[in-house]
Amino acid sequence: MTQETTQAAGRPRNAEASDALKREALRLVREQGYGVSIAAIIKAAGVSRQTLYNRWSTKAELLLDALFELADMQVAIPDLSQPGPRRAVLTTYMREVFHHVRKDADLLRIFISQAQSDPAFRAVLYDRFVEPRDLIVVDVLRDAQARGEIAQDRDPALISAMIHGAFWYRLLLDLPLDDDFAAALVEDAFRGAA
Amino acid sequence: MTQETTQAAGRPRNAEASDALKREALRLVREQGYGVSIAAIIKAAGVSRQTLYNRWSTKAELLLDALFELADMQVAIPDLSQPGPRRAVLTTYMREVFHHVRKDADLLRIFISQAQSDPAFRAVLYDRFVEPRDLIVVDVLRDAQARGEIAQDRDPALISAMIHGAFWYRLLLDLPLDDDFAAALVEDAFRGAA
DNA sequence: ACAATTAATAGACCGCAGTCTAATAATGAA
DNA sequence: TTCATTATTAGACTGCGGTCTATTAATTGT
Repeated sequence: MTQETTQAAGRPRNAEASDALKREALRLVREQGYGVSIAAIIKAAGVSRQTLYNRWSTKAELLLDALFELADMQVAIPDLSQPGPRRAVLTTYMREVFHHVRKDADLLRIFISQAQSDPAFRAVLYDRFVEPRDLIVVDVLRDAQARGEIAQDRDPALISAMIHGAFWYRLLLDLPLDDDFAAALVEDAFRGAA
Repeated sequence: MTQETTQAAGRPRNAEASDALKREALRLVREQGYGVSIAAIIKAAGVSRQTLYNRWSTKAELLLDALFELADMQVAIPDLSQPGPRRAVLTTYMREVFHHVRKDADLLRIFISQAQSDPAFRAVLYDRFVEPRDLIVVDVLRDAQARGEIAQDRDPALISAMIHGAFWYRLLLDLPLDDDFAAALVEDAFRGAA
């Protein structure tokens, strides 16, 4: 048991090839847009076509991995053990999400686009991007309910869908996702007496 | 002045070719999905490739025209001169929108998808689909505000973005768009005292 | 009749993502 | 050492949307 993971038979994968592919793919897409060709990516990474397709089944899956690994996509999960109004917590969270998204908004739009004609990719995107963020917002909203900040009879999952939906709607229509919009969204979601 | 519109010089366009293209394109896409090839569409329509591209610049634009002309995409605009709560009016409207969308949900998802890599198509989709529906909802919400059904300090455009956003969010995630969801959406949008 | 103009046709062509093939390279096991 | 196994490589190949070319057809104006 000297190797980190159980060593399979045969020639091992070249980890540097994986790193180079992710790095060069993300760099080229940021520089030239998603239209950059696979040929250009493998040339920049110095590997063959098959080496890419041994690791990822589509360009979109390569870029999704690249973005999650090389861009700091992960936003800090709100700490609900701390005191203070949950409305402020959610505003801060959504502002951070928008902030991170703004840097690679084009790529995120392309991911949602690709998911529409590739069910496998839709599932991956859902598991890695959509559901985690949805669960975080639902948790904050439930806590807000417990604290009496929003009415008991409302459905946190529905509110989360409206917040994330408005986020996607503006993203896909190429409209700005700024701090004011995040605040307005949360304000409206928390509006009214508990 | 015997012709309906001013007759340009040269050979006139064959209107039947346009009709056949829209009809066969929509039929084939409904039967086989958007992946159906241009070659199959022009063969079914009995025209040449160039005849299609003389009329539409992409497959998506052909299908958008086809859907708007051949599927009854237009939902009745709510009559705000009638009495009665605007909440019910909006619920009915959103249910009708969902009902129409359900028949060609795959195609609508593809339109949003294509709009992400084709700015010209995004503009067309926005003008013909997004903005008209947005304006209708904003009008109903403004009327609801005037009638005291929702608070004066809320922003109808934001509420519409949350409603349509949640609609798109569920559409793009391939989750059901049913009557219950329409009602829940409108109920939450109208919640709280005016 | 004839010229000018625009449409329609068949089919070649381009660049693309993704697949496939055949040869070679690197590893563990026997 | 040899074998089995998996990775890598170069490059051919497929099917696609969309473009381009050359030829022919239909219309208006003179």
